[in-house]
Amino acid sequence: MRNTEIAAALSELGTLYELDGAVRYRVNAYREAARVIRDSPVSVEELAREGRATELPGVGKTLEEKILALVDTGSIPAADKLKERFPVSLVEVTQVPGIGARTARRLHEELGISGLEQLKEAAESGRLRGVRGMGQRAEENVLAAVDRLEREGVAERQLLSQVLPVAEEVADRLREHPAVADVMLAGSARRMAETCKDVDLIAATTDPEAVGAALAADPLAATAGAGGDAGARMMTHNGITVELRIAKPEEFGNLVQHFTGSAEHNVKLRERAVGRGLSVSEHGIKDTDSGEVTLCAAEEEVYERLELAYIEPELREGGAEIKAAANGKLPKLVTREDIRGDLHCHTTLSDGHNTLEEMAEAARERGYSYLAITDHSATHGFGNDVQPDALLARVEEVRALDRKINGMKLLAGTETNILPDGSPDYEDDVLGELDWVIASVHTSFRISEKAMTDRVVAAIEHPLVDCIGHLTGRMILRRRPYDIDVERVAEAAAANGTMLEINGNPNRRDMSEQNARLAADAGATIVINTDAHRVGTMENIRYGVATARRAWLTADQIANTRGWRTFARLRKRARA
DNA sequence: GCCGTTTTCGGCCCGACTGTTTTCAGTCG
Repeated sequence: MRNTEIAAALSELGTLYELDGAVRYRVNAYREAARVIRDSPVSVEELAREGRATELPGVGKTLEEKILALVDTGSIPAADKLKERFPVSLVEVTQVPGIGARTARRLHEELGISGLEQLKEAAESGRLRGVRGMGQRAEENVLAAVDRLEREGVAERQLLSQVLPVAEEVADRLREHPAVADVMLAGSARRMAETCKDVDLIAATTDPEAVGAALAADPLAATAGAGGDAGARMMTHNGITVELRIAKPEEFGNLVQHFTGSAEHNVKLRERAVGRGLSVSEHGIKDTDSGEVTLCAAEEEVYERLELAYIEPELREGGAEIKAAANGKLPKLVTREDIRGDLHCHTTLSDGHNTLEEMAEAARERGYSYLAITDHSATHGFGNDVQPDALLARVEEVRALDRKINGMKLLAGTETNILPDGSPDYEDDVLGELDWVIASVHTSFRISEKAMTDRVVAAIEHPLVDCIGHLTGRMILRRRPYDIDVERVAEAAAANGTMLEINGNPNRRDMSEQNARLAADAGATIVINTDAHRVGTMENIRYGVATARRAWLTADQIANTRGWRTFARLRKRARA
């Protein structure tokens, strides 16, 4: 059973307990455990069977038993029992914004509502108003929310790459405003999460009205709400909500810290603060005894006041980062400036939009020391396969250009398909002519986990395969990863000296941060690539680096932070 | 239900907003 399924079942059980009136700490425990399980890179089913699920933070003996029951029998007895009293569809009702478990339960008891359809009927017929705490506004809210849920499902998220450029453009413009002292991006976009719900910006100013007006007048704004002293809001023409919070310059750091989150990070931060007699909020850090409030103009001061090392935004997910910051054990994260070369890109020879020369020149302009040209291979299909003779001709072209181009090494490579039996789709004598070989799965996704793992491990063991591309084939928000045992793959990669790629395409970010962490822990060598199909998308290196940073990786753990000579020696073909 | 540089029991983050209400519970981020 997948981690996401286990997480969903525990989260549902948490809500059922909440409907039943359980203390909120118990409910929170289920939700927190669900989150940890969802993000776990290793199979929680296997962990539970080995009696090791309690190694996950937030999972104790009780939850381990429930997980075991779930994976063995397909359901949890406690949940089955609760479902006799509360219909599962009542859980959906709690997804309506503004309706929590307590309200849902009252609606169930007083109006017999057990699902969205009945909730809608009750709102339409005016029966909703008979319930204490529900009036006309609640009725309107419910009708709009149910309508939206039926149309779009649960809250929509967008890819970071759709949101981040908008956020940066608006922030840059606001920063130019004379009344603005500073603007910072906050929220999940600042943490470089895979997806975002909206854009959070914090502006330091003494003139909220003017800044709110500037946001409303931004060229990207399609609609804008009325701004106030605390903030303003607008929506762009492509449906991205921008939330602007206004801070006085002396409290700018407090607001930036607070709204960067994550919520879980802030909870853990405050729990730690309480133990030291401090109370943290967006309005400052209060000494509980004296009542004295410390304001922080800069975010760094918040962490300093709590006797913590500064925590990079990418790490603020409520995991082990606070403990690490307290013990001086935070890693020095890899940066974009550390990256010395890109080992995965395409040209017009296959499905790229720019020529070999254009891609090489773009890499040189970026200051890279090396670039690998890795067009698709003989069986890629879609009309952009590269037959062996074409590839060998391309090798000569790359070598010729490499001799001409100054200050950079061009590698003749390929992104070869891993066929269902695990072999690359060029013969060894062709692969042997190349400087660099990435092997990726592009076909036959729907095979068993064992078959897929065997297939990729076979490629890892091939002496002429240097690196595995986009390990799980996922497309964020569009296609889930294929079934593969990443632990076994990582061990094989470490044992064979085959590198594993973090693909920086923002649709992929594959390996994921969880898998990248697991691979690094297993001792595998990691490279960060863009898979660029045009000059412009070489900039996607930022998303690859972001994933590496969210995986807690240092420059040492990334092969393409090395200069060419060192990197060349790390290649498997150089070691053979 | 989890967890421990105070703890194996007794704690477990903070404030704003909303809608409905004369003082606040529920919800949200």
